[in-house]
Amino acid sequence: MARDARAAYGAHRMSPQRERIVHAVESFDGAFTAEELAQTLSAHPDTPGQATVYRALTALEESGFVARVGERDGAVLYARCDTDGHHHHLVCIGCGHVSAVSCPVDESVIRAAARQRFVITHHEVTLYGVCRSCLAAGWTHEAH
Amino acid sequence: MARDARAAYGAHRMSPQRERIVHAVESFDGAFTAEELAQTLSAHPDTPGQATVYRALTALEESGFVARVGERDGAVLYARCDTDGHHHHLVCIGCGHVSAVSCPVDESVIRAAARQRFVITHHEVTLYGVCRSCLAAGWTHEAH
DNA sequence: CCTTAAGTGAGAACGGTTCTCACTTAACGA
DNA sequence: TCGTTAAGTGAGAACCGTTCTCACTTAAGG
Repeated sequence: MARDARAAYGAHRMSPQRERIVHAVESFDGAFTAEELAQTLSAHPDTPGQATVYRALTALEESGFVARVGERDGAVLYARCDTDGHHHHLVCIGCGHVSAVSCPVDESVIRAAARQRFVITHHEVTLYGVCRSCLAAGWTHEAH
Repeated sequence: MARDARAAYGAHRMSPQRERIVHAVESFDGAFTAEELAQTLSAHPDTPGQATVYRALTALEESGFVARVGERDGAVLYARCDTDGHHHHLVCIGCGHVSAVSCPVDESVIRAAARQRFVITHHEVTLYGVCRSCLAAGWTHEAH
């Protein structure tokens, strides 16, 4: 059982299924849904069950190996997340490629909230755009 | 049929059901789910059907009368939105009260994305915190 | 090793949301 | 003020992403 796959699960247990799931996650360039992940896994024999994929994703999210980066057609979008510290994600609406960006929520916003007597506890930020490859390929919003 | 309720639907049609739905929306101080909205409406006779509530919410969202401000237990959270221009929402995790805040996504973030060859098209930002009333009432995260 | 709490899988269940379809009606133009 | 028609309504079924159940298996620590 690979060491690196073991680390992806943090305090959670490892299993042959979970190792294959980690590798499948790493095979994606960008964002993916649980269904797409299961689809990738089904190319090989002994496909992990649907429930196992969902449970593994939950474990990987808790350990910080993946992060939720939005949703598509009602399904949660996940992506490999190898950036430490507080940050957010920039998702390509063309190909799903994900990259990290620093947090734009700064002191001025905290103060503006304080003016409304709100104490901010946390926030969700996701940026969407078109990546270099998709721009080069002539990606247009209209085509999708 | 009230003029103000008519305006809430923009180009969409008005109906007695939709008028009651607008009033129900206005009866909420903060965020609510479609189910909670339907629940409020069911206090009176001739309760609009479930499908009607969902369709009205879609219409109200399109016209800008309400906005999605997050989710709770897998259900979309809506809130009355009377702020013009680009802004985001600050949701109280205690009582659901919502207020508007200016957008924290500034030039530096756009440039950081550009450095990664991303052209940002849009973004989603939601801030969560505790409002004045909930703070005064001794609201604690642990209690929820 | 041994123990045990965690993981697995097939299938059912769940729940928010959307769809279907026959019927009604708001809105607009003549 | 009609007549036309596309939009809205409602009951219930369908949809579908996700979670749960339960019997079985197994990774991990002592």
